[in-house]
Amino acid sequence: MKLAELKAIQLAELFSSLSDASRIRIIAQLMGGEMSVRAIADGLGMTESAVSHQLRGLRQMRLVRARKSGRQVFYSLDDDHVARLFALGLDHVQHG
Amino acid sequence: MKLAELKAIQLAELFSSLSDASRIRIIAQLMGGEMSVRAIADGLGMTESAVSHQLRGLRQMRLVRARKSGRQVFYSLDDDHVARLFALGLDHVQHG
DNA sequence: TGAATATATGAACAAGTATTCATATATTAA
DNA sequence: TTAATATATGAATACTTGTTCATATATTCA
Repeated sequence: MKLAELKAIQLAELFSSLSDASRIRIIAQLMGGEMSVRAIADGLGMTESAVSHQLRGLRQMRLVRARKSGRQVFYSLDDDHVARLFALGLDHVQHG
Repeated sequence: MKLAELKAIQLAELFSSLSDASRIRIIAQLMGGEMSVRAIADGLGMTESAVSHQLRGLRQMRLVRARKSGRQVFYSLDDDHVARLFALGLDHVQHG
């Protein structure tokens, strides 16, 4: 298969978004529905700042979506590609 | 979803294997069937050394498989998880 | 055996990245 | 307006990573 360099870079960036354990855990949490930044941070024992920085990257790659309500921002998975990538990846690591 | 830290790390490592444009291009080439290290390197304009280093990581994550024949080593995708992850990722970047 | 070829690997350097800390913005309540 | 709360962001630092270069291992051929 011949792959345009641009596509290769975009794909790499997408997978790069999933290449960190903190982000994976954030995504795993969001599988259960939307959560505020603080709730995510509390659930994972991370600072809000660290979570916010990570969410920014996930947002830019359209893996999560933000919904503002009052002074809170609720994050959720953007579409089912994310959950499917996650499930497929889990499948791969479970049984080699 | 609650995810064991070990699984999170394993998942992150898996996606990390796919988080580089060179590795993505290597995998894209292997979609067409097995290839020697030199053939991959020539096809991508990379040095054999760089390709070999990358293949090592892909091998460790069981994304590619090596078959030795004479003094050449032919690489191929390890199982269809790889192609499916690839296709799903491509799908995501194509139409947001 | 020795020369040539194919791949692998260790070390080193450059470039990228995750976290922390301090600060900024935005919203609500008093 | 002021204080408090929720999130975002810039800078700095520590850590990781991809490539190159030199060298090593393995295989074939003469």
